[in-house]
Amino acid sequence: MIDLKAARQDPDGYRAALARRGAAADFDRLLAADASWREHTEKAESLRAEQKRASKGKPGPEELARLKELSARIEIATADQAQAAMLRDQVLAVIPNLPDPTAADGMDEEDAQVLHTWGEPPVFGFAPRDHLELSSARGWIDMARGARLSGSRFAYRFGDVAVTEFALYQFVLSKLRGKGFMLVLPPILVGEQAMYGTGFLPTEESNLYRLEKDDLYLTGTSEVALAGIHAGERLEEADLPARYVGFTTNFRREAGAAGKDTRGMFRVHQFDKAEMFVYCLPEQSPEIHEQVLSYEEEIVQELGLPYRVMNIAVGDLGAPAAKKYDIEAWFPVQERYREVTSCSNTTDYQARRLNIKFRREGKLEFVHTLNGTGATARALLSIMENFQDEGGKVAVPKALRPFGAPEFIGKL
RNA sequence: GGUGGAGUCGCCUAGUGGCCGAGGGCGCACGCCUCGAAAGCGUGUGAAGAUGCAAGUCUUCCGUGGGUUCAAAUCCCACCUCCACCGCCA
Repeated sequence: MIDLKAARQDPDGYRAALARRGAAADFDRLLAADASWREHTEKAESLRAEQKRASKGKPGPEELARLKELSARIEIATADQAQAAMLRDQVLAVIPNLPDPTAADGMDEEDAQVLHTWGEPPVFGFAPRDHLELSSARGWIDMARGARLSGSRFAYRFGDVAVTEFALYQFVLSKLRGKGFMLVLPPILVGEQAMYGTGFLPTEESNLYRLEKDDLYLTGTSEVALAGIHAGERLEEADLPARYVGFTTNFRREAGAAGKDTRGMFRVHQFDKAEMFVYCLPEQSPEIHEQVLSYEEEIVQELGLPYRVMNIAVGDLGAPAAKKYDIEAWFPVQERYREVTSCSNTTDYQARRLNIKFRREGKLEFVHTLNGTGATARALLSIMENFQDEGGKVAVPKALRPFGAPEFIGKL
């Protein structure tokens, strides 16, 4: 959430910043709800103070009558205050983070700004096949069986594809551990508080799988559980930055993506991911954001994938993000760059909701948090499609060999 | 899943209706003592919010949420977590 106290001090600055991402009207509703809450708070508190002053001993009969009447008024005032607080919190919950001034302008995907490109898309002397076609001869990726089992957008991966995918994760986890990230295998079922705290609720509710019976959510990214590591905690300044890399299976309903990327396992309901998460001092987060991006680039470069780096437009950011970089790798059959990694600086937005602070010179401050993709299977799909030959054989990047990947995937 | 016990301010603990937002110890900070340190002695030491330029004033928080009462850490109910034992499963 945003800093309400700071927003009151500088309403015009906040409104202008939030207007960039189309949230000015919500912000005005917030200020109105906040004003009402403060009014009711003042009233209720002064009544309670009166009661407290009077409750120091056994009252006489006429005193008792007066106190009963006061108690009734407090009940009403408290209910009003609670109602006003609920209204304010409802609005506050949907206010997105303040965008970073250097985040790209614009409201949607097309407004993202290309920062730079790396590598050259391959030129084929034949019609390249996509990952599904490349794997079909041996049934390495099987969407039909996935659909029979679980419905659309579920994939089986077999044999060399599965082995190579595993090698990809091992490669990434190993590399990131070398950069000071602690490996974590976290829970993937989480309570509502964790979803709210990371900013997936209330705005992303339609994209979440929920277990009604147990009141738990399946996470769409390990970010949720990694942010939960220090929820409600007080960290020491010396503990920061704290870097974690998680590996989990992730679940997304992909509501609103009907008919989009329906072929193969490009966009599926269940996928695996290595994810970076960093807790740091407020002044460190812009620099660490660049650093996380550089690790992502290092990974994609070692895989040899042609890519470009995008500065995502403010209107296209998730609610918690102040700024986001996507790496888009080349997909020859689609003939375009597609997202393979994404890293966001969420500044203190999640820390406020999750109540994560650190102590500095005796004072408590909110930490900043960042998250970024290590790798998902999408990188593997790009590998398959970029490094295929006319016979449908895929040359696996050398970087993955030490982690058990075969030299080639495909018809042999 | 069942039975029993427990959850208080960084840690340990006192506290069974009003003088308790809460005492003690440890830890920590500062001071005295000391050549310096330890020990000892003294003082201080939770968080969130409203208001205010500030000093301050006020409110809330004793696992969580409800309830009883003029008044709740304290009484009642539900839930959560932890511990022990039993059952079941890997």
